[in-house]
Amino acid sequence: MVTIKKIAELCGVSRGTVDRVLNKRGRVKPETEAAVLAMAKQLGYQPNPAGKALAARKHRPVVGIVLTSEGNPFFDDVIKGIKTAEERYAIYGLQVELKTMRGYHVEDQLALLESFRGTANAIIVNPINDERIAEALNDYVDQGVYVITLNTDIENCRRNCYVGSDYFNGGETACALLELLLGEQASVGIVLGVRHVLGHRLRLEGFQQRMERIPGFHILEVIENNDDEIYSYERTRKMLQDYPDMNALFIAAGGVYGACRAVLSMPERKKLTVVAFDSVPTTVEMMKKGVLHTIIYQHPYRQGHKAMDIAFQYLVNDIKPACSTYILKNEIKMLENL
Amino acid sequence: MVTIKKIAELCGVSRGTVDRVLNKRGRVKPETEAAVLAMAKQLGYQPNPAGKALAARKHRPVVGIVLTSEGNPFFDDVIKGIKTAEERYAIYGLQVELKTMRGYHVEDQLALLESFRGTANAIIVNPINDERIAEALNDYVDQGVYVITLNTDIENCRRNCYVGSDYFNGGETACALLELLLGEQASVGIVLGVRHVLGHRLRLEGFQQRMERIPGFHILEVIENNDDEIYSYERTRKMLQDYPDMNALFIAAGGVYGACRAVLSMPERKKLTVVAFDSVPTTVEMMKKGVLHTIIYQHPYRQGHKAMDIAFQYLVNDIKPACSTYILKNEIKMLENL
DNA sequence: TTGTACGCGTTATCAA
DNA sequence: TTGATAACGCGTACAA
Repeated sequence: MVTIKKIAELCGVSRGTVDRVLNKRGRVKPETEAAVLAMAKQLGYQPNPAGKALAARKHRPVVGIVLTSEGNPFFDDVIKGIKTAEERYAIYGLQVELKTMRGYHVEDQLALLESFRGTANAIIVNPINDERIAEALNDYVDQGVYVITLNTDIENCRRNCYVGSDYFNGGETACALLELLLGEQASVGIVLGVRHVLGHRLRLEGFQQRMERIPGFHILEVIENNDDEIYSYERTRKMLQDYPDMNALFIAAGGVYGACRAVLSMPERKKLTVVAFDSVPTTVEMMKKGVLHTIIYQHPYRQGHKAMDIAFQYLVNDIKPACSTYILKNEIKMLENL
Repeated sequence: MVTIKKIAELCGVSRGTVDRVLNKRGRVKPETEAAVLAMAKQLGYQPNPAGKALAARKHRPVVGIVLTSEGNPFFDDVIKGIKTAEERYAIYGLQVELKTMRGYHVEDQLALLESFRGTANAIIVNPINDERIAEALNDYVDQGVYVITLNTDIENCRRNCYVGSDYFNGGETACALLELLLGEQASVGIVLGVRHVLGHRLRLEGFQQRMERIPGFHILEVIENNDDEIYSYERTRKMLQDYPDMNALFIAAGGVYGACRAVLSMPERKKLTVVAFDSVPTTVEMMKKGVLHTIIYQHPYRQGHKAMDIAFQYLVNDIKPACSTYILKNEIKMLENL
């Protein structure tokens, strides 16, 4: 086991000097610095997290979290993952401050992000894909705050790490699943949430690209529900009325409950095959009623837990993640394996 | 933050005394013991893992691992999960000794298990479901060695923890999946591995129970392939010849490649719907050839990682897991979301 | 029965 | 530019 002490002995200097070299604190003669660095490299020195954690206990680093989770039950499990990790890491002095918001208003999210100025050592956020948010996050990065985007990523931003799912692949998977269930012929209606959410757009693109391989598939209409259950209900209902031959419904975002209720309200449309995302309670209810049999699952719990784990490793152990993106797989679930 | 030192000060005793109380080392006056315990409880004392880890570095605890992984590519990812965790925890002094074996011979596994006598502080094993194995593991438990069963559990054993999948549910899921793909009519052929592997038996039972809800489903035959690809090929072929009207094949264990090759060898049986477990390379190859479109996935990487994490938490931080079983979900995968 | 003192590896402070 | 020393929380050998 190679420690600072050992390096110090072998180099004939004190531990303090080695520490100054390894942590680039300056005030070291270039020659000794070179010697220490060489020795550290040769021995493959790795700082001991336990020692670091112990010494760092005075710091009590703060993780500031901003989630657009209010009224969105998808995030319930994300938050459970965060809470579990918070408990596990609390003993290392890690502090967590979770702030939630409703909807996707840039101003609101900016305000919450700014409220962490000066206090947070790391930020975890599911960002709205907006320039001003990107700027704010870049600011944090420039000030040495570690920024993790969670569940959805943001364009033109130098965030340190993304934890979430692959939305494009989610769309591909949904299309392939419909092909599996319906064979080579399908007339598809698509329900989107809000178009400016990056992930939802990507799902649509993934779906469309995968569809190119199936000549018998075509899209009848794409509607938006603004992530609102009532709109979702009304507009889906109208779409179903407009296209009596529709035999597949792809719900690419929230509003699953409203859309499914629309299907339920038209009992004659029994043979419609529905694919949606996430196993929130209302969706499970619709599965039990037989409106849809399969959903695509994004591992919400693990998303929350992993983001916290990365923050912990960075803040407490000074270990950067191996990759800058942690993509959790899209899984297919039925009632049986929820 | 509540530490031993703080408790000592508040109780007016020394840190050594508090330590003796909390770690039940005896040699403490009952009254002071009570006082210390009360204070610890009141303040909600939790030992600091960093301190523990640091102090425990002299111990260098050993995790002994026995896997029936040779010739079984399913375990490749399990071992990856183990290795990744090994690297992460090496710095805490955790040592890992992995021993692998081929096949399911009780004697072989017993020998490997016994080879850890006296050296291992924890054992991770995918046990053969046999009395003598159970006894050996019970012995270890009695001697204070922490025993974790991995991937498959064992009956009549006091192992501390199980990490793996729910095999019964795997069978249910497979059946439900066939129902989804085929509708309400199916004539099913079933391929088993070896009957005395607990998990494989459970999968069959789960499949059968789920099938009771589908009157149009019936099982034509159940064959065993001894986890051997060649047997799997020959016997599956024979079964296909014997039952020309078979339209579903449920491969409940290993030998997926052989069974799929049997299907491939009879091009006239194109409409056969196949469901199998695990995404090993040969199975993926068969998926690409279109022999089967869906598999059920058991999170092999996470199984290995989680088992190591539990061993780490116990040996280094003295934290017992919250549950005695960690069940990873059965997931449904297609080529698109592998 | 109890207290003291040291070591684990790292960081921070102070003195030289 | 460097070295010595104390602190973090825990475990333990040893002294009282």
